[in-house]
Amino acid sequence: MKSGPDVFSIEDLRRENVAGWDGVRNYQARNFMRAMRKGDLAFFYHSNTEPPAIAGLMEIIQEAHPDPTSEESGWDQVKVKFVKAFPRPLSLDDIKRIPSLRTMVLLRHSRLSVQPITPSEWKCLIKILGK
DNA sequence: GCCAACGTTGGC
DNA sequence: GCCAACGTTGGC
Repeated sequence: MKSGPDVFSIEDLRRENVAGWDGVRNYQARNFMRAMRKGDLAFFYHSNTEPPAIAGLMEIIQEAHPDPTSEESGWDQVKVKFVKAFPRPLSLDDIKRIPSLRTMVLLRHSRLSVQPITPSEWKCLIKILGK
């Protein structure tokens, strides 16, 4: 799940502990949020920053429900809880260099703000980042 | 700040 | 239903 750190960062989430992942206004991204289940883990990716990187880990604590910041209906948010901030974030540049991560949606559809990760990608990322 | 990629809108 | 125009995202 991506967010520009000037808008909302992993440190903001650490401070708030729990937050609604609001503002998603893209159907594909929304549908991926709807597929999330309570207890799922998600990476927090810092976009629009230097360097863009996977910065933290969070847990889905409430499944998709209407986004209170949306004036039209049909847009959802999930609630996320801080799990950890990685002491050494994994930059986009690093990700591009790791052969088993070449399949990541991140590299193919760079604009999609909520995206799925395959089990093997997940294992690889956790191994590098530490859990 | 630029621009490629890509989603959305609206005229036809 | 097509497609041009336009807006947004996000890497660089």
